[in-house]
Amino acid sequence: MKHELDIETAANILKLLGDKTRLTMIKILADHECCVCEFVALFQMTQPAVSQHLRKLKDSGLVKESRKGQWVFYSLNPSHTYYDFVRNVISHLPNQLSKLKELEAQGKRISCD
Amino acid sequence: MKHELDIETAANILKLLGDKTRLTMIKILADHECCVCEFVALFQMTQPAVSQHLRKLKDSGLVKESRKGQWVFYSLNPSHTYYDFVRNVISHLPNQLSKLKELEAQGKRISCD
DNA sequence: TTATTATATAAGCATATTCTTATATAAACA
DNA sequence: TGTTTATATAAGAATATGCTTATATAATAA
Repeated sequence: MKHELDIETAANILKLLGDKTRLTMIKILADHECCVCEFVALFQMTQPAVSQHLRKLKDSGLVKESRKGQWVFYSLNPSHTYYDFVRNVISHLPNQLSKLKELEAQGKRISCD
Repeated sequence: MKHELDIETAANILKLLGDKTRLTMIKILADHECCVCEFVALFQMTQPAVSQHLRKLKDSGLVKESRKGQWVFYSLNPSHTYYDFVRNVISHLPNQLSKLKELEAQGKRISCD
């Protein structure tokens, strides 16, 4: 079943994606859960700056969080009305796996298995 | 041949699309040339406000203009590197034909044939 | 030429955005 | 318990955005 998108809401979603940091976050989260400290390492940004971007994404419902011990993991929310739309948009972007690999190489990838 | 998109440029494009007025403009321009005064009628916005949105779109190269007599017509620029990307994004949005029909009904549609 | 119509540009203002630093909260660990 | 680690929130500052009004430019018509 296809949801009918509305242009104003779509504009707001695109505005959220229209920031390099958030767009990269979403691209990564589409395939991999990540916690805040991983993004801090990835983007070379202060922790509050990262948290604030994630909060915007969370407030929109595009992203959800789940606490695992001391960490809070974020992931794309597949039940969002615009989930398919967002996946489609980011599907055309280069994947960011190399960034995650850097993290792993530096031993900064967090895993809870 | 497929162009390789880069995430920073894509974010800038999405930021441009992340405004209700500009997103609607692009959606309309994807199928129909329009001149400034048509958008002024459509959006019930002042002419300078409309011109400034169009200038942003033109500065990005996403949209091109062509003067026809007293009018300046805008259209989507098919040779832009992100043309396919943009078309894909807007393909999921509801079409805005009803707005053009309103214009026609009011005798405000401009045509140069 | 002068007036009208369409459009662009400039300047200013209100608000939004995105950082920064400082501090609060929450879980884990000694 | 107190300390460390991870995260969130608050407040402030710098900049960006999107309008407004006034004015400039360009084409057309009288």
